[in-house]
Amino acid sequence: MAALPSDPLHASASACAVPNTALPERLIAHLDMDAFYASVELLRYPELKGQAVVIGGRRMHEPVTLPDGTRRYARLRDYTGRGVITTSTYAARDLGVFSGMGMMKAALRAPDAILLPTDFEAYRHYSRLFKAAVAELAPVIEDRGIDEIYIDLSEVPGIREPVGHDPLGGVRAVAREIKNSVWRATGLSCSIGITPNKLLSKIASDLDKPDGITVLLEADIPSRIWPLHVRKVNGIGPKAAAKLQTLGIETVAQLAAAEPALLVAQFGKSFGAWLHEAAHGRDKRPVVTHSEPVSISRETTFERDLHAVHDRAELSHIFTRLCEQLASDLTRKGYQGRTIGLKLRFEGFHTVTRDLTLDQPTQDAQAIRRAAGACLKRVSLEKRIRLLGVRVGGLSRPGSPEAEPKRRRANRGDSAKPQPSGTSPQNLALF
DNA sequence: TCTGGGGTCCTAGGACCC
DNA sequence: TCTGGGGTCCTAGGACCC
Repeated sequence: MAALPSDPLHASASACAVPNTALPERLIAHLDMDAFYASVELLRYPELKGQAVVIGGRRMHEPVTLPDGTRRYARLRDYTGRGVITTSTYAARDLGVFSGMGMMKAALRAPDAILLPTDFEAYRHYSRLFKAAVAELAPVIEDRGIDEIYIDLSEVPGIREPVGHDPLGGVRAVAREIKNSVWRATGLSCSIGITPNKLLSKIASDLDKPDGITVLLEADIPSRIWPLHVRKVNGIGPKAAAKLQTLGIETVAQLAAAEPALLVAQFGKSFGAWLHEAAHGRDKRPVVTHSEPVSISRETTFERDLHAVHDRAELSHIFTRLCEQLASDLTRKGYQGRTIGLKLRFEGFHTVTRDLTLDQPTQDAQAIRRAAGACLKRVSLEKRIRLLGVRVGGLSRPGSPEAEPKRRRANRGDSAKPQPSGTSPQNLALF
């Protein structure tokens, strides 16, 4: 059915005959699983329900089942290393322990919290289950990672039907149906925001967490969105928020009231204009149901910082293994790539990247290793290394037109950037 | 107690081509 | 010999997200 114009003069007159005139053209949902990794673990270990549980760590923190059937769990205080928390239960959050926090720091705040290793295999399984359950009710889904999706509900049957005097009754009914379906498929709860666009829905799904439903229309923006801190807007990160604060802007309302010219002057034409639009809740982005990867990568942070000379053998071994894992990822997923990238993070967290575009795409571990090795020669290696990563971009599928060899550019490889003097001979001997 | 691993997108300068 | 503009590719870094 065609969307009717939202003409206020005719809205009330047609309300009885055509129930949907009060609703916007688009109804977009954002569905966010509640404390996803932790909740999946609670399905396995139900006796932990209500406790402070943190997901991080490695295999070694796997619970041990004793002969009498009871389980012994690792505690946060047992952890040593450089890992961060990926998820924590709401009880753990009450103790001040959040995702992204270093586990050693978290252990100071909540030493008795239970520590479980991450099990991506299991999370991917439940991810597929909940997405499939939603797809049966509403097939227009955009994947936003393992635990969240956008859903275009605009054409879902019944969504525009009022219930009693509630014009949003149909919207809420569909939201409840989706939540029930996810629950039946997984035993897990989620939170849903439904609004006219992705930007607002992302904010809305967070307003009543966990296990909530939040429906917002344009008229609700001043009362529900404007009081929030600018960090609640997806796309405003720590840097932008800090800069906004220096301008006296902390809430979305203050951002909405700011002169667009000021924002453009401070943040550039594109981002400045976007900030203004976002603060007014405007977002035309469609729900994208299919996308191709741009790059595939593997990286690892060492347990201790490694030195290019002293730890050469170990670095070389890790480097090769990363390339092999990456090649295997590419093969399994059916991609090859022309641009090979190297990433190094040094002690002090300074990060450097180098890349090299080949004449033809590859998915071969040795070719990747060679190209990444050439990149390595362009980096000064005086400081100890914390992280090593390898990336393949410029992806294509073997046999496709974009996969044709290109010989357009002279290979400027090593001459592109002269390396700091004194490091070159050293690098040649390394890795 | 320093900050994982997997990504995307944007900016900006220089090369290169027309 | 000097000037110049547009378009695309390559590279490096950074912000941001899950």
